[in-house]
Amino acid sequence: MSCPPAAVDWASLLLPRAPGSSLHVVTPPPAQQQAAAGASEVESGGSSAVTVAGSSACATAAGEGDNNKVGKEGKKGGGGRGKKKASRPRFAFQTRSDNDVLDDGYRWRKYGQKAVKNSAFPRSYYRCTHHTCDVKKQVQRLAKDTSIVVTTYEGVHNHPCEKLMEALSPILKQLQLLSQLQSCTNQLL
DNA sequence: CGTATTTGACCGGCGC
DNA sequence: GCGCCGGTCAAATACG
Repeated sequence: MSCPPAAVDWASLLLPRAPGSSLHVVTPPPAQQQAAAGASEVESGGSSAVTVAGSSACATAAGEGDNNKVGKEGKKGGGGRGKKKASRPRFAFQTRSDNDVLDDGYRWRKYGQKAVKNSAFPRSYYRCTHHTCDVKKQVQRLAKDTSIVVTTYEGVHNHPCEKLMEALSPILKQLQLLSQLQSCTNQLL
């Protein structure tokens, strides 16, 4: 697509605060968030289930208002074709962005789009284009707040991310320099 | 020309 | 047992 990818500022996601970042981890209002719970409640895939819903109300965001959706969650991800039913770690988070697809450093190929019942907006299904990696993610926009995009990752990448490494290399260099400097300082002291 | 996206159809599980 | 719903496939299409 022609739309410029919105680079995810991972540092801003990891750090407490990120000045000047165009993307923020959504901070939901203190009110109940059942509408958003569809992707917030993530079944433990046997490994880990993380919900990132902002700095404060991550716990309340897990409220599930529609049991139907949870039921579907329970079934294996095989779906249409008999694929691997092994449940994998899943992890969902919400971001506020104009762009549905976040450039997280990996390359994704869209393989489906479906309209879900809870949301007036369609849910998009993506898959990592690496042959050795079948990580999937689904992106859905909240009907309640169209500026919020819920991204659900399924599985973990088993290959390095060039973009991420490229972005991280200067930081790593600085870290190396700092550590060397620190060791030198310690020796002097 | 090669690759990514779109879109309709199909499949399988769960609820009733 | 049937229908609903979500997830995936694959052919067609668009784009660089």
